[in-house]
Amino acid sequence: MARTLVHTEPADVTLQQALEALADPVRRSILREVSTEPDFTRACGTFDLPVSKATASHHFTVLRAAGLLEQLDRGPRRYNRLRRAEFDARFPGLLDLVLAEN
Amino acid sequence: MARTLVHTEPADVTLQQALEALADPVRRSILREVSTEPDFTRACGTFDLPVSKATASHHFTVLRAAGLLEQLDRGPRRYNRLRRAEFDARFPGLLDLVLAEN
DNA sequence: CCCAGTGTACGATGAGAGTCGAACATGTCG
DNA sequence: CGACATGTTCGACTCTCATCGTACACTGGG
Repeated sequence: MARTLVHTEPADVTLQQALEALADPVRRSILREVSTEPDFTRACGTFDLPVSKATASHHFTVLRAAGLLEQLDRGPRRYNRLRRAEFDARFPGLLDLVLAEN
Repeated sequence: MARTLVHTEPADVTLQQALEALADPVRRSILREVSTEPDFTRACGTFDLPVSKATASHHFTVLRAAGLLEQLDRGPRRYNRLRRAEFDARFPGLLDLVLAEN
């Protein structure tokens, strides 16, 4: 795995970036799924996604770059946390719309 | 022009549709520009856009289909109205983020 | 009636994004 | 050490979307 995990602060994310990241249904499903459990309890591989491992990895990278996910390596697994408060402070209401999507 | 102007109610718009429509910078600039003046006072051709006439027409169609614009033909011109209240009722806060974009 | 102005429709093009399989790096455990 | 699991990287492919030029439809005014 990449030893250097680069994170983007939600404060530094543009609306363009945010909307592009959220415009993909797979990425929104990741966000909804990670929101249902405590921080850093879901590894990337535990998500039920209709795409290959390589594609899933790509989506996690995009979400991290958009300030939506914080990731933490523990052993061979990479755990995720939804940056709910910070992202909501940057784009009020936007994340709520995604999480409320049925 | 197409004599039959088909509009989509914001209530019938999916989050996917909304995000896709808003993920384009040209379309967001149209929304911001139309928001600065009274309803049905801006014709499609009066917007300052960095694209051709054909492309601009396409963007207006997308915005109308996403429940963001209502259009009205008067003479040879097509006037626009931002469906602010209705769209905000469907996706609270989303349009505000776009209009607040500097 | 003709002409200018507004906007759409159509076909083609190019760039970008999502997707995948395979190979690779890293960590854990027996 | 060796086998296995997790996740990334790479190259390639596909397909959608934004874009444009051109042609067309419609309106209003001389």
